[in-house]
Amino acid sequence: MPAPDSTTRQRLQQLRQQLQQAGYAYYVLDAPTLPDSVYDKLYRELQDLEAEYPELVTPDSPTQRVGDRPAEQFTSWRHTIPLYSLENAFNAEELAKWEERWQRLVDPIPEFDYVCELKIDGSALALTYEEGVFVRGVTRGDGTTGEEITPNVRTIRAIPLRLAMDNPPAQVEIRGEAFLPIAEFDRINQERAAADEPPFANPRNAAAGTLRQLDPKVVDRRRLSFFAYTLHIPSEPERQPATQWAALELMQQMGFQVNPNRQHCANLAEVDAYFQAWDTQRKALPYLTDGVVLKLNSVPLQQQLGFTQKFPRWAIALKYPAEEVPTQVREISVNVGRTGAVTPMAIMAPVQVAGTTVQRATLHNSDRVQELDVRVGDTVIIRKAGEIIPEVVRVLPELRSPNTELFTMTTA
DNA sequence: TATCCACTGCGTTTACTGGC
DNA sequence: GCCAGTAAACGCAGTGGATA
Repeated sequence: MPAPDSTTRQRLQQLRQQLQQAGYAYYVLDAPTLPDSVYDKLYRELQDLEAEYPELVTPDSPTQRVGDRPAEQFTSWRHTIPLYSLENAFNAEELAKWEERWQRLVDPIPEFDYVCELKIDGSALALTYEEGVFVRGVTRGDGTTGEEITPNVRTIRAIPLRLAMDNPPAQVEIRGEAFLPIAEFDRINQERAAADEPPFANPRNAAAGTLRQLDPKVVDRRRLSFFAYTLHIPSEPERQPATQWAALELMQQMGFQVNPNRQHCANLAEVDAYFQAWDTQRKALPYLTDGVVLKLNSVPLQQQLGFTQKFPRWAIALKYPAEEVPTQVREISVNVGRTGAVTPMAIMAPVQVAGTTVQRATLHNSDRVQELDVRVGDTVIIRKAGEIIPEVVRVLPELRSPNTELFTMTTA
């Protein structure tokens, strides 16, 4: 086989660039620049050239998104900067307390503003780029150590394999949320129904499960998407944007999809207005969102405030109220844990809440049982805290039968 | 007051086991 | 070898008790 000449090398580079730009326009901007037939023709030309000259295949080539072989298992990867979750607030009062808390830690209180972003319901990912090329994708895990799922992350078209910038930093870490768009979730479930497979319960869990697939081809077929929201440039801190707003804009320039529904807010009143407005509008979005993320815009101020053991002090999630559903308590059982801890549990008539079937909820302890005054046969209101954890909110005593008995815990 | 740890339920995937 | 069933692990968020 003849060695590739400079014309071939140039053509390869040109094809990659054209396909990368077309992919960015299609998957990130949602504004296609090439007809499908033209994209397919260019893609096949690239495939043919790479087959002829395999030594010229690069890891950022659009042909390299889907690996040939399934992984045998995932390996653990320690985050260089912990990937924290956020503290939650459920009302204006809790938000005001959070603001008071961070303001107590700085003296004098500097001028500040907030950036509000929609909280996407998916799975957090940390992406590493070296010299502008994607090299690693890791899940949140316990915040310190996650699972390295690079081959799966490569299949997500909204994640560029090469940063769209000249002179990229030696190392860049992008954090964001991988999620399953609602239309994709519906399409997958239609296919599963046709194949006589059980449907997925909700987009969030389907996305989390998809990312843990060993075979990237399966991940590729499920068309996950991604919104970037955090940028770290550890190798060149002087290039780190001074504000969260500028970081979002820089990530967009780098080729990432950044949620367009963000807003500057000067104070908590403006935050509340943004939160209320999106409570209605979010139902029309093509993806799930369960709240609003509020961040201090100034990165130096963020660095000054730092982190608690669990959360950043400079950001908080303001959550929308969970869906509340009535059901009936069939039984109250008592579980004994590994350590001997005794936990009462409400067993209820199965009911759909926030996309899953719920029939059990912890009652935590005897004080909580007494406080709720929950009895077998009662109609109760349940919800899923954080869209995940089933919780008995209150009893409806007006619907109680006259012959119910007070429940008392016995620990034999 | 802040933090750590154990424990909770559900959905999902993977690994394993047993039966045919 | 294939299939069905089950266990284990993970991710997620919240509570409560213990401890610093």
